[in-house]
Amino acid sequence: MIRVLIADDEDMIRTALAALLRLEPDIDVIAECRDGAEAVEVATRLTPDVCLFDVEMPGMDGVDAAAVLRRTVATRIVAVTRHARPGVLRRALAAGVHGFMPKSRRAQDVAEVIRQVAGGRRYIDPEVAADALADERSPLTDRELDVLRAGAGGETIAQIASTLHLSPGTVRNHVSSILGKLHLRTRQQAAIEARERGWI
Amino acid sequence: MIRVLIADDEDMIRTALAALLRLEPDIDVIAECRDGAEAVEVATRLTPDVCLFDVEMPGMDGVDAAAVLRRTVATRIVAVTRHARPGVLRRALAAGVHGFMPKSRRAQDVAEVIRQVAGGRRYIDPEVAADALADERSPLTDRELDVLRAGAGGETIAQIASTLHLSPGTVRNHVSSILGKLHLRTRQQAAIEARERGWI
DNA sequence: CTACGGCCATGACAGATGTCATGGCCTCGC
DNA sequence: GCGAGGCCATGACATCTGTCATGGCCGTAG
Repeated sequence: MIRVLIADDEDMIRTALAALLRLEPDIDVIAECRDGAEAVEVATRLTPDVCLFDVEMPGMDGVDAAAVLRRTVATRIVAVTRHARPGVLRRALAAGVHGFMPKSRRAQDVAEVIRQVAGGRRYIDPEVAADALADERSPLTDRELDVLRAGAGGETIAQIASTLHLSPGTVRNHVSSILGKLHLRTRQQAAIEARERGWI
Repeated sequence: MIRVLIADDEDMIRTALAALLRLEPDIDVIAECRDGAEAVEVATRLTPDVCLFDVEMPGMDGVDAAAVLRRTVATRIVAVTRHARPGVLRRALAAGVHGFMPKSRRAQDVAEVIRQVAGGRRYIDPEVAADALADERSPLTDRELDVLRAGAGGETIAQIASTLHLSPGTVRNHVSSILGKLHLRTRQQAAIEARERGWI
């Protein structure tokens, strides 16, 4: 019997998956969690065979939770996400997940992936893997991504400078460099672009 | 037997809900669709008793599809959404939906809502209804919302002016008025705010 | 060592953006 | 009719933003 913990902040999808998995004869859903922190706490206590983590969760997200669990609990982790961008996959793999599948897959496939991962194998959705291999890395430097992140909410240059402890001029230089590399006109477009590509 | 059509662009949630509903003895899932246009086409052909529409779908969304079907096919419509903002509920009700529930509800509740709606009753999630009644309307005029929409992608004032066939000065005036009403500093923050409140 | 590139900063400049005052046009409610 | 308010526009102004040139500091690859 494969003992599974499910973490997803959206009740409808989490309860639906849990109900479906409970129909499988060899799978037992032993816990449902709403965010990464709760998942880490419960997984530490119950040591499930497989953790099924949604990547997008408030507070500590699924990848963060995977990174923590990886070093403390002998459990295998499947990351599921709505935004299956190459950047997300790379981040998940760096955190040590054993399975990765987008929510564009059918619910019926989840049980099979869980079995694979529980059996010691890895599973990466082939579509996403191909995208990740074809896709070039972000042309932006780490610091430029910091600037983009700090300004993603429509913040002012002055606010970005203050949160990053930089001079406004430096921030403007980073922004200018970003826009040049991305062939865009405004910070906001750059932030949208970066978000869509999974860079931030 | 209640004949149901499900439309949701995310395969995992759609197939999961379909599988669960098929377990119900009195519900028959007769079709699954990926977007609003497909849903309208199929519903017109099959005339299901109840349509379960996700609001967020590419192209024609669930509310648009409901508005079209409402006038052409004798079917009842349940709207489901991740973003259960008052604005979304109002828009859905204006389109003539019979049921409205957020995805923060459990999957098990969906069957019950479908039964209610199939039985001629209406169903509005009480939490969302309470929010909608408590929430005041947008303080922005229609034209100001147009400006916000046109600039939501980080567009330039000049681009907004061009898409709305206005002078740049007029656009700036609208923006200034918006920022004043919302106590914000930049267009982008206003766009984010408006999106979160379901105004655009 | 040297060259290169990332990172930080400054200063000057052009152009974009937001504020304000003002005025015309139109519709709606009184 | 008259006032209020939405809508459009202009012009002037202050500020913000993005560009560019320049230079210093640091770590790494050659």
